[in-house]
Amino acid sequence: MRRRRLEPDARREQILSVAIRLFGSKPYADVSTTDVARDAGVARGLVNHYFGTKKDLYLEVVRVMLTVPEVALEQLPEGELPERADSIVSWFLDVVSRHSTSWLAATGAGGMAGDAEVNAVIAEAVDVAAAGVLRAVGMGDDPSPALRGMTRSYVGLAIWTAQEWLQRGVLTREQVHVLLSTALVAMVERAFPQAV
Amino acid sequence: MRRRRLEPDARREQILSVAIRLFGSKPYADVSTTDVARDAGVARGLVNHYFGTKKDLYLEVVRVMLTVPEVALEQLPEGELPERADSIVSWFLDVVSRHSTSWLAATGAGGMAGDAEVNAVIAEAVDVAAAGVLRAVGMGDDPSPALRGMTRSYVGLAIWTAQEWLQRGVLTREQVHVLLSTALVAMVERAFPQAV
DNA sequence: AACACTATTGGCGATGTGTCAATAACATGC
DNA sequence: GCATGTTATTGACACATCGCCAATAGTGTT
Repeated sequence: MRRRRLEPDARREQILSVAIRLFGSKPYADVSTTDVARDAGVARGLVNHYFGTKKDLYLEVVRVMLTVPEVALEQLPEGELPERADSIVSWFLDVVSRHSTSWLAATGAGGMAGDAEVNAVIAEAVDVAAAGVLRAVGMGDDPSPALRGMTRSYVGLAIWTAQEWLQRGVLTREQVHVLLSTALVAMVERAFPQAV
Repeated sequence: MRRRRLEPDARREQILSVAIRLFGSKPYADVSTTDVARDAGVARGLVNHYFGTKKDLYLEVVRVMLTVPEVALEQLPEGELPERADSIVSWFLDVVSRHSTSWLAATGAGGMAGDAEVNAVIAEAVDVAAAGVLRAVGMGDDPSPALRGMTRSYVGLAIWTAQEWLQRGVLTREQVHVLLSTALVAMVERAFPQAV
């Protein structure tokens, strides 16, 4: 029995990448720590040693999956509201289509929604996205809880629409773009003022 | 050891009601078949005998939770689009607030989304709701797949917004109503025409 | 080459699940 | 009331998965 010894960081990274692949392709319950260990060529105990419990490992996976390159969000869109809406929607669609499988797997709660900690991680990512949307439409300064809630709702719409596009395949990117930008403009003009 | 013998229908119903209560208050993984059996005053094997596997039981629970009284959907809203939107939104908010705990638990906050069969059950319920929305806005006759997809997205928005309202408590019913009806009007006028 | 450090292993105990033959309620007939 | 058949119900067995930890063995150092 030939074992190989790695630096903790390297081993941890390797196991994590295997876990990301598995949790991204199968729901939570269908992935056993034994599967992760076998695919990583490692004893099962080592998975627990590095990540604690199975749910802890899954939380790490979801965190990575939802970590989005915040690039290009720096350059705030210019112009009137419709142009800004177009920009932020394009950015969102680019990001979500590039990381489609993992990102949708995570937001769809790839296996265990309802768990408090998992929900918290997802909610955090949604909150970040919502903050980006708010900044893009020029309402990012000290938003009220209600306004943030409305924006989270819009992010929910975006997620669902992306699923109809990328997973069900019943919508084209063009249709998705029109839907999301018109909805955003309407919500900003009519609903958001109720929450300031 | 005194056992009591019930008619299969009655016993099944009793176990199911216990399961609904438990799955409605705790996530899937935190409810064991032992819990269900104990609360029902029954041997664990009997749960499997009536419902098969644990996931089968959960599917039954979700089905019941998502079964919504289709009442008052018969009386299609009259008037122009804004009035119709107001009506359908009011109806939706009434239903969802009346069955808030169980309904929100099922739609994604409380169960095990990600599993194929569970997703299918939820998708079916969303599809029914989407069909109702389409009829309410007068586009219910033979809708295209794209149009149905867009409407499912809108239902997703409604679900997320209801969560912000009922679970997070950051929105008032009035705010939710305005948000959902303006979004619906905008989508029907601008996005839906792209899908006919 | 001997040593120390620690990454890594393998097995133990606990928990949860599905299955199935054995059991005992309850209804029916005498 | 008593025997009998039907079947709802039980209890236990086999199996899988998980968390934990003492024992083991790579790997760099002296």
